[in-house]
Order: sequence, then C-alpha cells, then structure tokens
Amino acid sequence: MRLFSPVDRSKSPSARQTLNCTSGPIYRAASEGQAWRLRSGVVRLDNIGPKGEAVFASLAIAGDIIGCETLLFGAYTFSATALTQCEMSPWPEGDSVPAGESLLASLAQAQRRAADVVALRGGQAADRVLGLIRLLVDSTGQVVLPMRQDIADITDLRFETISRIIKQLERMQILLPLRMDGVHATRGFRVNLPA
Amino acid sequence: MRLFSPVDRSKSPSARQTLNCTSGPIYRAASEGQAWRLRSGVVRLDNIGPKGEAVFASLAIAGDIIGCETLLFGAYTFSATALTQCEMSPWPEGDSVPAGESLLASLAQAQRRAADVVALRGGQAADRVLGLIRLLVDSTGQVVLPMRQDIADITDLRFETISRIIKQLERMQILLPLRMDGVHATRGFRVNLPA
DNA sequence: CGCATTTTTGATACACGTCAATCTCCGTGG
DNA sequence: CCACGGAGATTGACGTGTATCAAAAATGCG
Repeated sequence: MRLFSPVDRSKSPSARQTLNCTSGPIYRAASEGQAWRLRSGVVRLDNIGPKGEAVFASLAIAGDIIGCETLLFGAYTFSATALTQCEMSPWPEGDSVPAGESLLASLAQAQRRAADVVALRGGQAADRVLGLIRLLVDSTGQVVLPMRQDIADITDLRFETISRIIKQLERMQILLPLRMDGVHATRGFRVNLPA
Repeated sequence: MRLFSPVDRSKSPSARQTLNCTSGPIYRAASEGQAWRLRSGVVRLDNIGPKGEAVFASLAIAGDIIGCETLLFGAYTFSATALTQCEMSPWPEGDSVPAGESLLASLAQAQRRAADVVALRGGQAADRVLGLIRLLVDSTGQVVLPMRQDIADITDLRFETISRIIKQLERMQILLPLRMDGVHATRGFRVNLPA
C-alpha cells in the first residue's frame, strides 16, 4: 500500500537543489506545497474519485512542470505519485527567463502532454502500450516502465492485458529485458522499435 | 466535407469584439493567428496524424482559451473545429488582470480540462457519453450535442455505439429531445440527469 | 422536391475483460 | 541457511461489451 510521505531530501543537496524521490507518493491533492520541474522519471497525477479513490488524470515526464496551480490557489489540484525513480527541482527556477514566457511555455507543454495522454487511451491495446513506451524511452534506447497496474490505469486497460502485451513485445524482440544480478527485470528494457 | 474557411465576423461587431462562428473549421495547425477565449459552444482540437488525418487531441468549452501557443510560437499547435455554434473573442482581453496571473489561471484551467477529457476516454461506453453530456449541459439544463461522429472521436467509441447509447438515454427519459418546427431534434436536448 | 449527410437499427465477430490459479522475486525472521 | 509470506507478474479458460458490416430511415440543405 502506498502511503503519502515527504520527499526525500537527503540526496544531492548540492548543486541546484535537485531532489531525489523513490517510486511512491509525492504530494496529495488539496495539500499545500510548491511547484516542481520533473528532471527525470515518470509521475502520475490523479483526481480524487467519488469514493475517495485515485482516478488517473494525467502523466508527467522529464521536463514537465507539476503542481504549478499552487502558485495560483495555494494548494495542489491533483495528487502526484512517482511511478519510477524521479528527480525533481523547485519551480520556477529563478533564472533569467522572463516569468510570462516561462509560464506560456509550460502551458504549451502541458497541452501537448495532455494530447499525448489522450492518445494513450484510444485505439488498440497494443498500440496504447507502444505509445506509452515511445513516450518513456530515453535517448539511449532504454526504458523503465511503471508497474503493470499503473500502465493499466494510464491506458484504461486491465493489468492482465498489459502483462500479455508486454510479454508479447518481449517475444517479438521489441522489448529486451535488462538483466540485473542475472535475473530477468520486469520493468527495465532495451527498446527495439520497428518504426 | 469540412473545409477551412475564415471566421465569420459579420455578427456582433459591437461590444467587446465577439465573433460568431458556425459549426465547422476555425483554424488549422501550423497556421498563423491569435489566441481566443471561447465564450460559448464546443470546439475540438486535433493533431495531424501520420497520414495527415485529424486525430482528436482535446476539447474546449465555454470559458476556455484556445490557441494561446501562438503567443509563443507564432503558429497554432492544433487544428480547431467548432462542433456547435460558437462565440469567441480575442485573447488576452487587455483588461486589468495582470498577465502572469491570467496565464497561470489558463494553465490551471487547461490542466483540469485535460483531466476531464482523459476521463471521457475511460470506463463503460454509456458513462463516457454521460460524462460528456455533464460537461456540455448549460445552466438551464439544456445541451446541444456534437454530431455522433464527433462524440465518437472524443470518447474513442464508434458512432453506431454513440447512436445506440443516446437513443437509450432518450428511452430512459434522461435526454428529452427538443422539438424544432415540430421535428425531433437529433442534437438538442433537455437533460434530466439522475445524480 | 431531390440528394447528400447524418442517424438509426440489426446481425455477427472479436478484442479485451473477468476470474482464478500459479509463478517469480524479495524481504523477514526463525 | 531456509521456511514463510506478500507483492507483483504471468497464464489459461471463458464471458461480454463494443466493433464491424450492412441496410434503411430521418434529416437538412440547395
């Protein structure tokens, strides 16, 4: 069970105040806090559903700003949960970029990301999973996927379906599991995309 | 077939420069133009797909800002199409609201709208259509729905499925068709939601 | 009035959901 | 060191919600 706990500030307190956080809750909707730029990793944003449960709302990946609504409302609109190891730093960064332009860039980025997420919820199941992989793969051709259940929440499929699709992609050599200590990783892969 | 044509500026050139546009194309991705605030109506935003076709990306309803990325890039990111009669006015409005705060409000609004759209693409078909109806119903309890095909694009269902669901909602008296010239309207309804 | 567009409806197919069992991986404690 | 237990992942058998294909009806526009 995931419990909400403060962000780990122990690592890299040196340059530019980057914060490390392990997979797990980052902040909760309606709580107070600041905005962040996600330096690396994957974060899911959730609405609170009618029965208090988390309802997937959006996704943030490296470069995205999360929680900037606190600058306006003083509280977070969504809950944020790290789906992989993440690095974040406070936003705005206080560098020379003019505030208005920086905000505008964030708005444009948020809209494009939203379109990406919408696309992950349409079409055939395998294409949705591939779409997510394309979104998450890094420049070296590797990817650390979220848990099957989180992929299912993002794509509006069932985790059994996700499991079948990922195993199929492995058999097709599109996903090549990374080995850690000689054992088959279930979430880290080298990606070998056809297109 | 929908062809792109300029916005009709003939109506209400008086106060605050509000523009009327009939159902149809508003602007095209990559073209130049300004940002707009949608005063009334429903607009779909589309990405250009791999084969040049329109791929649904997001939805804008009354109060939303569309095309604000032109302020940054000088060109639209998405294509915009009116799904119902719309009224729009140029944005920013040039009133007293500070630019930064106004932008921030737009960003927060865009994020909430994106979460709404994501929710319209998850769960059972009937719930998705009901979700859209809830989003579009006005304060008087009436709604003018987009065409079945557009609802299908938004919810990632087929128009035949949408047709069946709407007919079912009519039979359940949740949607009460408005009569115009004595004929059964297929898109205007009085809404009688259970919850 | 006539024709193109949109909507409705029916019959059938299949992709994904559901339920259940098993397996792997890992941390914990005896 | 190994037994134990829990979380996550895999796999199989079967059910069902929606897609697909086809045809007709209703609507709206010139």
